[in-house]
Amino acid sequence: MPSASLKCDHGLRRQTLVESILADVFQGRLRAGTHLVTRELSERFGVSHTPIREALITLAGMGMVDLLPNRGAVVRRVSAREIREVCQVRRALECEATRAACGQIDLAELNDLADELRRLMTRAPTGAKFIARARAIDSRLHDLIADSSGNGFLAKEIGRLKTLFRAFRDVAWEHDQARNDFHRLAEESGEHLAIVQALLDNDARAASKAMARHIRSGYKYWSRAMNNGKAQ
Amino acid sequence: MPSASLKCDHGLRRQTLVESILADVFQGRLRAGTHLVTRELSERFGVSHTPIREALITLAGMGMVDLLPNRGAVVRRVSAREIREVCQVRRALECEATRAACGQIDLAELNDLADELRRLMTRAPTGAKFIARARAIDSRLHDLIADSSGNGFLAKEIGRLKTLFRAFRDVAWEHDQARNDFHRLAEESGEHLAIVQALLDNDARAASKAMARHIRSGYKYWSRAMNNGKAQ
DNA sequence: CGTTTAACCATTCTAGATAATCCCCTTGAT
DNA sequence: ATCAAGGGGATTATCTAGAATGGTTAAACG
Repeated sequence: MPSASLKCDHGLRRQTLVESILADVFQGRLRAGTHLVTRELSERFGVSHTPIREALITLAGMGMVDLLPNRGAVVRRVSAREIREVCQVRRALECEATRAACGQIDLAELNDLADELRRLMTRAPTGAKFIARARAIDSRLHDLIADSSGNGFLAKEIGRLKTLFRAFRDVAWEHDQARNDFHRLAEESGEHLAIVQALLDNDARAASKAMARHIRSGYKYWSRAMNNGKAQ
Repeated sequence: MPSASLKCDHGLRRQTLVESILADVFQGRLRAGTHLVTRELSERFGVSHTPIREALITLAGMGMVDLLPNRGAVVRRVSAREIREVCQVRRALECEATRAACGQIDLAELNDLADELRRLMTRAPTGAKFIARARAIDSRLHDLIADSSGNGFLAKEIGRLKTLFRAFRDVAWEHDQARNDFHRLAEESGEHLAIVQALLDNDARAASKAMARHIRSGYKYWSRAMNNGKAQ
């Protein structure tokens, strides 16, 4: 009877471990280049090294860490180039999803999103609530499009890239919170509306182009902010 | 001192294990739906269960097996629908790579490929040598395009999808070797030549379209053969 | 000062303990 | 008599723990 003390005996499964480590990366406790030492992590999370190792293998599969043979795992140090590359792939897939979703997507949902967007755009872009709402709409729209593409695999890949991009961006930015830029969020809303409008018009070509513009402009904003601010 | 007997002590690393298990799937020793029991595999490969488990986690990350919590891994039973979905994603990415490669790709290489293709197409499409050459050219062209896209991440993703598609197709076909169809191989050469030609003309739009046609027609051929033959 | 070697540290593997799932058989009720 | 529900045994995934391998560093010796 080793442990009546540890309630979390098997409460922590691999999935949870992966998410915990990911959260550490997102929140800046683990920065790019950090060497992930299994014993440290196992102590931190109260499990032995094997499940930790398994989580690291999963993360390596996701492309979040590099797994060097006999040298362990390090949080990937991503270059601006790589982020651009991920963005390009993401754009290709999101555009494909948009094209495919056109004509199949739920119009009621779309109209609802359009209303939300218009309401959001009439308000002054300030406050935490504005950020939350803008983020929620962004997430809802992208998810709706991916799910309406009729291609589950495509949707899964897009989700994967979203996580990857977010992680890479946060790592590169060293978790600067200044990215809550109201101007950019307002700009995004306009781009979102263009996508929704094109989808409502059942115009696959226009929708795909609007999506491409949206992702490109998001990348460009990020890229510029990165160079102006703490250049790496 | 437990084992002077085992020479292969640490000769088998995870990468090798993954490849060995993948080879078993490719060659039909492990069919779709097969439950992968860690102890069996550990005996087969002469290592303990932990490295096997790690290999299975890697394979799950690749999408080759499903990892059910507390139930272990099964070789994914893929539906025709899923193969179509993978194909669609692959098409989107290969087209993106083609567009990006246009103008950057090495023209000498391209000309060489065009020559090879023309030579291949003058011959009668028969014999093992023909198959080998057609396959080699296919591989060379796709790799050249991916590598010339200037996007390493994209190239990696394309490679991943290629493996995935091949595995899925082989599993679905139950490893029927009859897919060495000379008519299809000849047809493919024509499609390849169209891609090469468009790239030589520096016409990104045409090249991308030719690539889309190529992948679509490959899928359609596969799909038809699947329905005619051993329908599932 | 360069080379070699020894010791330390982290990864990776082996092995055994633990817990969860599944299957079959029994048991009780309708 | 039949079927549903529950329990026990076997099987297997998952975790813990510790041994061995390999890489790295630093000190000692030439």
